[in-house]
Amino acid sequence: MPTIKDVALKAGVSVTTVSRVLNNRGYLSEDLKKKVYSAMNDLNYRPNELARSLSRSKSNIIGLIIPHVSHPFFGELTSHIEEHAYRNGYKLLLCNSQQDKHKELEYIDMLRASRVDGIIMGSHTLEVEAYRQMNLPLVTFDRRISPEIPYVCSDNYRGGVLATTLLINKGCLRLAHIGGHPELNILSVLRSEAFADTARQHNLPHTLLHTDNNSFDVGAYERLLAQLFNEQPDVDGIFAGSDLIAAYALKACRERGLRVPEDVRIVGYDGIALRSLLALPLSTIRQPIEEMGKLAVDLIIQQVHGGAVHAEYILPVELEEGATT
Amino acid sequence: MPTIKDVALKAGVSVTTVSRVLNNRGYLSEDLKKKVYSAMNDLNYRPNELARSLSRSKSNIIGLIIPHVSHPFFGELTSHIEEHAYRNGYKLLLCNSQQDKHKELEYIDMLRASRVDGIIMGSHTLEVEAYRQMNLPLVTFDRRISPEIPYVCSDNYRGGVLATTLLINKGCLRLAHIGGHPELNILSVLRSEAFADTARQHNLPHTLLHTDNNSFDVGAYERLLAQLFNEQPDVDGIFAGSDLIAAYALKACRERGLRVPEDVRIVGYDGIALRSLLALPLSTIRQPIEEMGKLAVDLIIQQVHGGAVHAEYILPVELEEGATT
DNA sequence: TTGTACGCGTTATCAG
DNA sequence: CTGATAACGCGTACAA
Repeated sequence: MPTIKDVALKAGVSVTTVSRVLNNRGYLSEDLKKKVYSAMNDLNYRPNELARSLSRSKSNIIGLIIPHVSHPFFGELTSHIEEHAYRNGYKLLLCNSQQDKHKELEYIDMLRASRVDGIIMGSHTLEVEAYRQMNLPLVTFDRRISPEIPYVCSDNYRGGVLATTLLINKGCLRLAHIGGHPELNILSVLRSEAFADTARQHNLPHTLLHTDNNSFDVGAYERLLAQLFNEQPDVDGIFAGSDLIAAYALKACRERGLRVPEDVRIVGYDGIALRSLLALPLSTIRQPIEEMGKLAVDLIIQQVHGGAVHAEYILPVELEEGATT
Repeated sequence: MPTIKDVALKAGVSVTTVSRVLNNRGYLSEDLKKKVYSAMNDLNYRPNELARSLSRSKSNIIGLIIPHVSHPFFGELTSHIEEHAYRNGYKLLLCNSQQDKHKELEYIDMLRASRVDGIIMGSHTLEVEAYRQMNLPLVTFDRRISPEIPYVCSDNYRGGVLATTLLINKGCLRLAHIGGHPELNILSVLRSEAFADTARQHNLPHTLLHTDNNSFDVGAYERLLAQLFNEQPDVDGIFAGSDLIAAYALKACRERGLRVPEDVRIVGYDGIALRSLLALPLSTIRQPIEEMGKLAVDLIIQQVHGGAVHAEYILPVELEEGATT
């Protein structure tokens, strides 16, 4: 691979001049530019980003840690993050923590060693301290860590209220909620709280179920649903903590011969594209996934540039009624 | 951030020694190791991977270019690739080409500039020459470029035969296939060919439809299905080129009041996890997605180490019957 | 306006 | 067995 030296030699100038042309620094005669550019072209030269990064101590890489890219919500989120990062000249280093403490820790280490300019955390298995200690631009999704670390989330509580209210307005009397693990002060727990609050306000009996370890284990979803229909066979309104869970709920109903929405109404959360492909278009609380992804990237970039950022960014949700309610 | 110099100073040795400890080169007294390690620990030192990469001219980064991570098949594939790369000490730079020629080209440039050790290409919008020219370990999915560039694919033709035969054995008489764009000598076109061949062998009328530009535009899928049911209202067997297309086909049938599998039978291709969440568990031709991802990574690594690789790696498919046939 | 020389953090090649 | 020192490729004060 040709280096800046080769280009300088071929163009008959010094490396400094080539570097200047490359970075558009100072005044350069058109003539000179042409000469240098043509030399670069002839050699098919590309500046070595590793050397650049080392020299500027800035890698233009953003690290992204999420539980699973194969999870539709994170897949869509990742897609938008990548797109927006790319538009801003950043590359994306992808890490799937699989909700594994050890892996997440190793990934953080790896990203720091790679001198990424910032990390977007969509996975949170570690204690607050672990995140506070690393001295790096950070953004989290749905997790409050410290006032210095901004988080992006949808209006979880309002989403929970909207979903639950919808079920109630439709006449559901025996409600249930299935959500993720309510530990590690993940803000998505607000969805569950809103559910419980709203049900209570209407004096309606309600059941709360959640996975053990927030592992996105689909088997766990099926077990929870089995448990639900076993303990509460007369449930008539389910608010699922994610569209994926809702999809399993819908499937579970159909397998048990329960009609949706006549016997059981279901509403999900996320607004993933695949919601329209289920047996019935899913009613859901739509998060602005694209906007959230863009915002996360912007917040990293702002911090990189030394700009100040707020502590929280709560984006609005939208109730989108499909055919399951 | 502390450097190797700081560690050397703190441990009272030279940078060379620290580097040796870091890389386990030569003989080192236990005493010395302890001293150096504790210094590293005290300073929370992490070697700068950028500097390492520059020095060794090896970045331990693999670039992955795919159309969309949000597409479930690529999401799963990416997940396995990342996992396997990680296990082998490689990082993954994610690029979504969105099937855009310009973007794909820019990404290739960016990856070369970043001195990635190799590129896994799941997107193919460019001409053969573009790929041949870059002097880098490469692996493609489903695309034959040149004898030097290995490709990984499932047994597309056999998959197509299995799917079509299944439909025929079930008694379907008017077959249709919806696939991706049959250009750019993508090997997945073999699925379509196998469909046509098999139908012809059985003297069955059959229709072939495909998207215009291989853009994974879901709107295009819906339009194609509308066209299909418009032109061939009596179709009773659909072989979809992907599970996603099959999902749309299933949806289209239901919207038109056609019963599956009684009126129309559907079989997909890929074997994505989400196939079980549809109105009916989808019958499909399962690709060994995990194995394909692992193999792609291995092939990059082998090339990095200067090892020889074969030109083609065709992995077996498996018919998995759900409830749509 | 252009070029020389040093620094970015590591690894590797030499001597000692 | 350990320690200077020169690369790795580029950016940039500083000097010319």
